[in-house]
Amino acid sequence: MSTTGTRPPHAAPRVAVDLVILTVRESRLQLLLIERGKQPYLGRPALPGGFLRGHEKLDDAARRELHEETGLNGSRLHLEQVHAYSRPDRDPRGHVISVAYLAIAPSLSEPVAGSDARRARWTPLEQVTSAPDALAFDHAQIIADAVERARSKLEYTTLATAFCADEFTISELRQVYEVVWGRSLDERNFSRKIRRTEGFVVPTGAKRRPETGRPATLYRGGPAKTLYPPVLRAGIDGDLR
Amino acid sequence: MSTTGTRPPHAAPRVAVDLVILTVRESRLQLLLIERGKQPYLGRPALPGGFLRGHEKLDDAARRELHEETGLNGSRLHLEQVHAYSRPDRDPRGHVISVAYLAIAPSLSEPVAGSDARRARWTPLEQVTSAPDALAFDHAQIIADAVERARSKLEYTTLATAFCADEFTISELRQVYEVVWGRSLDERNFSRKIRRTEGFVVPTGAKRRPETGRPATLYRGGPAKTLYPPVLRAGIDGDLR
DNA sequence: ACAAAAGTGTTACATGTACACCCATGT
DNA sequence: ACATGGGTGTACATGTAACACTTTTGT
Repeated sequence: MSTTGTRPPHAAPRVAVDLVILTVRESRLQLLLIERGKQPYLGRPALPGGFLRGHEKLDDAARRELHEETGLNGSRLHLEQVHAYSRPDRDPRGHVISVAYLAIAPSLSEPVAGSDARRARWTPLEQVTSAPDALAFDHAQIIADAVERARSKLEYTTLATAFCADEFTISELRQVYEVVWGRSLDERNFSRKIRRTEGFVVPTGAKRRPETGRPATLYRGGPAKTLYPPVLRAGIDGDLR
Repeated sequence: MSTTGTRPPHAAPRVAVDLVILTVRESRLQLLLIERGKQPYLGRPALPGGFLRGHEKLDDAARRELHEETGLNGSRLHLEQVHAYSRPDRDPRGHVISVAYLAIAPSLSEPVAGSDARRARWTPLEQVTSAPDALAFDHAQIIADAVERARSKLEYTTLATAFCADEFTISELRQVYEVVWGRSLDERNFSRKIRRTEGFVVPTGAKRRPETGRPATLYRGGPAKTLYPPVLRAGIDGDLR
């Protein structure tokens, strides 16, 4: 294969988007990886993504790739731009600038279906951090940056509700924080704090009955987008676990 | 002029960088604007910036444009990527994706000199917010996003020291917060808080004598990059002023 | 002595942390 | 009655807000 080094030295860069799609499954933070079906990095795990088409906006390209490569419906998921990566040697085919997006999927999202999605699968984040060199391109770095963005936004925004189904309990919301941050939180203080933060969650009136124990109030995400006071992860509350 | 609409519909987008260079001058938050020397938007105020060259990294292009268009030495300024703008109609010449950078210059920075910089001048932010349509392209939006990034980062990072000269007093640092946030802070509480946050500032041992009054201890920026606890702007302390 | 700016002490209040205890349900 | 998970009360530590007061300088 001689696809490298054949472009003129000052060719205009091509522009792509890559997606870091996070969810909480089986009490672990997981992300959607595909197996590359062509060179370079054939067969290696990589982020879903692709080149910008025509006069498309980056946001539109991200939603299109989300649907094409994973079968997930982008219009219902949280999706935000994170960073543009531009090292000239990051893609052996030539200069490719990749704009990374962070997407958050609720836990119930199915393992994925869709046209180009046969090779897509949920992967625990830990697997990526313990063997970052297994990934194609600079995708390990992109993942690290996007995950840090998500961790940070849990502090001062209502992003955590995007990890939950339409209706959820405070306990489920707390588990999102615990899994994303990798530390335990006191359920009782957490519960009070969330419910006292105006607009974070609104009760639906219904209850969910656990297998055993008192039924929990069900909530939906409220109108608030930012949190004051923030939920800070730097506290001394729970231990790492 | 018929520079618009002449490109084939699916031409690859071009990539540019734009710079939002902030400083505190005359007790106001100001940014560096240039006057456009060619179409489109000839003669209109705009952000310094330009197209990516060859196999250049975005960060390198931002530093290069910073120097070429403003004469400022990019290697000594805080410079960070903020967001990529990609609306296909944002530039009448065709599809141009612009990656915005936020730069912070210390107050002492001279009005600017340099090759291509004759038209560059410091402009109070207020002038932009009160007449956003005067600016070329979507630059008013880019400025709004970058300024919000700066305001937000003062809360939980040590970015404020980037607005100060090498040595500064706590009062000068407080004025940075006040000017950027547009609200007053209690000097006495602020001073204690800054000095108690380990690594934010370190005393140089020298003092600065004001025209009248007690000399102030001089500090340099310390090793810390993030602040815990943060300096939150949402408090009820000072009034707007 | 006085003005001006830097810096300390003190008090009231808000929020965070830890944990004992009570509530609602299934078995 | 008991186990299990949801939820409340409360004491203490930490941080914020407001402001009286002291310190150090120049005139």
